[in-house]
Amino acid sequence: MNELKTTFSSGCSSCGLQRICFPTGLMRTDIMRLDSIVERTPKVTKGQYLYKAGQTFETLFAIKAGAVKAFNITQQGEEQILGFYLPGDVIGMDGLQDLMHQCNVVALESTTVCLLPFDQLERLALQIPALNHQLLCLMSRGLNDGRIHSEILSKRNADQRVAYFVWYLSRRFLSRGYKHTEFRFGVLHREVAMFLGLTPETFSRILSKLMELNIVAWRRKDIQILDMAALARLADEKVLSLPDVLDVKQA
Amino acid sequence: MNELKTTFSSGCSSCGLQRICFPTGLMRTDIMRLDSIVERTPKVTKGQYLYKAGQTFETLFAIKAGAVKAFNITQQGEEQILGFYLPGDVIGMDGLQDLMHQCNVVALESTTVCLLPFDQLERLALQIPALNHQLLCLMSRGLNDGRIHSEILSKRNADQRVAYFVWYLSRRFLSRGYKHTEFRFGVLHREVAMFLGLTPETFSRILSKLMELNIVAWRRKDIQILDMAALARLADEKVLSLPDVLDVKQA
DNA sequence: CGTGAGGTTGACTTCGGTCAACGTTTGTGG
DNA sequence: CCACAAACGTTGACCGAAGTCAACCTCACG
Repeated sequence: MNELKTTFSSGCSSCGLQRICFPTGLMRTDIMRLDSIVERTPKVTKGQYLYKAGQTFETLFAIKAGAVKAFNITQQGEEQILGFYLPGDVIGMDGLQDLMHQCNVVALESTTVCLLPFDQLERLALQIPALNHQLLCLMSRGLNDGRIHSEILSKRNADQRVAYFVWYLSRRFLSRGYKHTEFRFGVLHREVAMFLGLTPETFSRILSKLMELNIVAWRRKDIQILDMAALARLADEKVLSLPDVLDVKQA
Repeated sequence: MNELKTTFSSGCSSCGLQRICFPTGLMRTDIMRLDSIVERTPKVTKGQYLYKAGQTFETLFAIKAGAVKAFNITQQGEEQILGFYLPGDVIGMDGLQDLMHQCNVVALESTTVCLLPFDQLERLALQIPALNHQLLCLMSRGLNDGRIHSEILSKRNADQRVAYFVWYLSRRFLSRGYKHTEFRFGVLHREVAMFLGLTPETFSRILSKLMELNIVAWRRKDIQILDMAALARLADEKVLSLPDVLDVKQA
């Protein structure tokens, strides 16, 4: 499909590097040095790939604006969604192990990213201990995200998965300083369903229940959380907590 | 429960550090320096913890001999198995993100590990680029393992999961130079089932089928692979490929 | 030899998948 | 700017894979 054309224009300190710069607070001079190796791409349009499985690993990608999804195609041609990434996230580390990317990443909407050429980043990190530490932390976070995803898939029922996803999404928007009770998330229901190990039909049914119960309103790309407490309760609790809406009406 | 008593005795270059030393081949002097920060524990007995969720993150653990499992307890008190680790594996990176371990790791049998105090390792890695690179690769591998686990959980049916697990286990033994068609794996069926997102009953039923079909013999802790080709086929293929044994008899 | 944890097997239930029909939105070209 | 097509989403009826519950077996170990 449409590959990412890398028409570079450099410089982008406030770019998408929150995750790398802020947590431990690099020195201003360090940030400038980091800045100097960063390559900004003009814009990635919806449907463009940041990378594909099998491609040589060369750079990490820091997302500045927009959203992307990471996915794999299974041997049977099914799409397995691995995650959605928002501004501030850094991706691409999957490729380091074999110097070859292990999954595909595609823009869900118009997206801006910064390229972090890995060999340069690695060399710089050796000179800036805090930067190196941040890199390691970033990967540790990735490990833990995977752990949580596995937990969702192996221990929660469909209701809880959907509730958890909405709740988690809200948290992510919150942590980035966006409104967290009402936001836009430009991803197909099908994709969220796949991410959660569900079918689109099941996902749709559960969204309907959540809307009927006035907990969440998710129409097309617009998501509203009407009852955060109920949502959090659903996301965490074991037994299928969502009554069939039919039952609610009967009661 | 029984915590790991760290009665240190240092020195252990050939210890459990294959994953750190060998892939890129550190210099002999570098290995000696790495060696100097490694702390070997005398022995961890079955049931002892390497670490628990919530504990302060201080060291990585390289497994020299034996086997451990990583797991979490969900809010509902269920055990979620995250993985099994064998000699050569290095674990503990989950704790880096918050300087606090995110899961529990317990010995499945008598196990020998090396402690790699992380602050020292990190400092050393800054001086030995190849070591730093290995650390990053190690984490990349962890990310990819998580990805595969998610794929198992979200895309494969019970038959495929079990087949995949046996096949994968065999590969791991092979890659460590052990016999890979006949080996011992001291883990409860219950634990493997949980790892695969199944119940012990389902796991048992599928093992019975695999034994009836003369593909795998897994009694107690002893595993034999009788038909590797069939196993690999099962592990990879989409549709439920295992006929009910009853059907086989009827045919 | 008895006990208890682990494993197996069967009968039954159920959650979520499948299939199919029908809405609804989006986007494109006449 | 409208019309139409195609992709996306929703809903219902049905089905089946795996979970649950319960009984029983067996093996390791004191």
